[in-house]
Amino acid sequence: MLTFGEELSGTDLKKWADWSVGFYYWSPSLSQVYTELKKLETVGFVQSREISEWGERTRRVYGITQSGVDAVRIWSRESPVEFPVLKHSVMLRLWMGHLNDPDHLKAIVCNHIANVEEKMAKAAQHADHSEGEPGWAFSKMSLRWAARHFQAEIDLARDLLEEIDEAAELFAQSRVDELGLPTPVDPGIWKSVDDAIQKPRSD
Amino acid sequence: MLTFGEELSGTDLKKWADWSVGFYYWSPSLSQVYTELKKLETVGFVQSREISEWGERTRRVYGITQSGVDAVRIWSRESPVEFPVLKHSVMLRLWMGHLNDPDHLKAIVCNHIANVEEKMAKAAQHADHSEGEPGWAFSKMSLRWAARHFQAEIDLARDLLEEIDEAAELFAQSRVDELGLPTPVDPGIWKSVDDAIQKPRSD
DNA sequence: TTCGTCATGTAAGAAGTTACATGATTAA
DNA sequence: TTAATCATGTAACTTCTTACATGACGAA
Repeated sequence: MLTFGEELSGTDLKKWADWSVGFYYWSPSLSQVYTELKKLETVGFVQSREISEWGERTRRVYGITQSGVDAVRIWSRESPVEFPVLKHSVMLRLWMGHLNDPDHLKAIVCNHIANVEEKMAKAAQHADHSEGEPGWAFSKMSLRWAARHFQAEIDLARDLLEEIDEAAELFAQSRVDELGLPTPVDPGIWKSVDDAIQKPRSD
Repeated sequence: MLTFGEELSGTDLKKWADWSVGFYYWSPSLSQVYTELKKLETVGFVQSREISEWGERTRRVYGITQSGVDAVRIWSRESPVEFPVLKHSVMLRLWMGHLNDPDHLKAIVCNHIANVEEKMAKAAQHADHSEGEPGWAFSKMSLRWAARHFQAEIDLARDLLEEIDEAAELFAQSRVDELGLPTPVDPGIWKSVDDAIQKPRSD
């Protein structure tokens, strides 16, 4: 983010990450931002100074150095591009749909759609917001990608709503559910399970 | 996976994970599979026995217990459904596209498309493969979702191919690249950087 | 007998989080 | 003065991976 030329503080960087790279990659915790900045400074990729403007509390801002710019350039070109990592909790629930009832599954999907719509609106809004800033051209392109990606996600989720009943009916014909009827549930059980799992470790 | 009713060994579970949940969630390393199985057995959610069939080496297979079934059921219904986690390295590269040249960026995207096509074919193939097994109805639904998801990913990537040049042209009008020209690259630098970063830690 | 390899298992470490600590400024 | 809050920073812990260890069987 510093290669865009501005000097930024830890908090700035976290905020920027939240509404740019956070949509399609991930956004680090604030504590990690500070940790990494410190590391980057010890190897000379960034340089910091304290500024105290009138009426503001003092902040430490970081700027990238020439060797820092060289390093990201090299990283961008030479480091292997991994296949995208996806951990889709909604699909995980649907995959084990035979352990749940169809209405609950559909509720999960509906809720998911609402969440994604919200994210999509934000991404689109941020993309528009950077209108006319040639320096943000790639950033804007990525945000538009994110908005389209979220739209595709919504379309796929809508399809699922219809398929859930279908799958549930099919499943009902199988003999897998010999394993147990839908049991009434004590939500407290997982706490005790975690305890039980933890205990053997500390022995 | 054990709720499908079969007794499975560690290796079995890893293989199953690779071609089911691995497409839309993630697949654990083999070592973690064994670690978790051990934990699950100490709390009574699974039960194991050694089997040695003629001509095969002995393996330890795990079956789920009633309390195990209850526990996943509860987990499936009660545990909060997180927003999908995405770490899209390709988009990360494009976001910092100003540090690279457009042709290289397009090559990254083309390569990505090829990778996704391969994955999509596998997911579709596995979905077809479980044809006519009502017990796998939800698993199959998820695999079909994955195939469609990958197709959408491909469509979005193709759009990007055109937008890259556009963004690069726009960016060229900005003054951000005062920071440095495209520098020739020594791929070895990252090794030494990692060393430099590691050292302060061990002091 | 030796070698390769498969199934299982362990130990060390990478990458990141949450929860907490600190100092300094603003508001009551 | 006290309380709230912001910017910064640290420590402990979680989760997962890679790399290594072990024991058993089959093949040469």
